[in-house]
Amino acid sequence: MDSTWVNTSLGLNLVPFCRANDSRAPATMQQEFEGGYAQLQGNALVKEEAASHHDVLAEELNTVSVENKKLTEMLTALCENYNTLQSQVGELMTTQQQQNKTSDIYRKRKADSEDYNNVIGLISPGTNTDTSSISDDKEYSCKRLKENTNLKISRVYVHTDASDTGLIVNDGYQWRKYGQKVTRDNPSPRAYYKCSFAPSCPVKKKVQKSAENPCLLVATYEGEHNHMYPEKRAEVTLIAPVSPKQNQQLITSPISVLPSVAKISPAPTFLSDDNRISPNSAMCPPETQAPTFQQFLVQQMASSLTKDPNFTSALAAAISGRISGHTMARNGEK
DNA sequence: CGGATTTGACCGGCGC
DNA sequence: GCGCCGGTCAAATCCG
Repeated sequence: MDSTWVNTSLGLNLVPFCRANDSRAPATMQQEFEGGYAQLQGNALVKEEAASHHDVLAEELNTVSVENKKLTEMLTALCENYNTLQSQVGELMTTQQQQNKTSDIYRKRKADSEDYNNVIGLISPGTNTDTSSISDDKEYSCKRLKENTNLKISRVYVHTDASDTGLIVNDGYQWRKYGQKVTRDNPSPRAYYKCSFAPSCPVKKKVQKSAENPCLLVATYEGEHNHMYPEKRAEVTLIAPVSPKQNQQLITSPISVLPSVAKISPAPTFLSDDNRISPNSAMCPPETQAPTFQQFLVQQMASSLTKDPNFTSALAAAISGRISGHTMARNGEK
């Protein structure tokens, strides 16, 4: 999305009785309407009321115009933020590809071959996001994946407390832990989870602390959920520390894992292959990334809404209706 | 008491 | 063929 082609204007039809393709000035049209109205009634009292209505309408139109302008500015700023994030993602992806070509010896083994798919960003179960799917990754060498090219593997990095021994990643789904192992190249144990929301859901998840950075949890997801996203959702807490005994049934959810939300590539926690926090992430302390993510989501919603002609027309109609209703109410008071 | 978690045993793939 | 290692199973345990 580019702010240069996204029309952030709400396009409100702020002038009642004025057709969109009418080139006449709104003031002129209002005068015409006012004059005709007065002529129709043919008395001075009505003229006075019309002038009063004109003042009220003009005042409210000014207010709405100011609000419209503010919204436009906010949307423009949000689009600029998005573009910045998008460029950073692109740089990270390029870096990832270069680093994958110079993989170390650990990647010779089958399990470590997953590192070829060292995906940056958020998990996107059920979606074919460019950053989380390995279906088209030609370098991927895992035999099991060759047998099942539909198996999607995603990886997400989550900030956690270094002293926190809990291997829990809140992603909104319900998981049942079925195993834990200590792997060779990492002193921290690896936890194995299966999706327990639906009995037939094949999705599995592995959670392990990063060997280089104990403050990071690495969650690897395999497969696609064959069910809807659990409705019980909480606030965005992707980077929030989680206590070990926290009940996994009450997992909070980054909205990005919603199956219905596709193509959300910028994530609050971007990491490079060596688990160093990206410049974007490093500049933002963990506690400030959640609001950033929320801001991003607001932008997504605002963008989609403003591009929807039905929404803008409905909004314009609602505002016009409110103004006219307000005017009628004032008339009723008199 | 039922569901979730823990943890040791087991299985299969891979490298030597 | 053997050993290493990651992944899974299932009985035991925990917990609300």
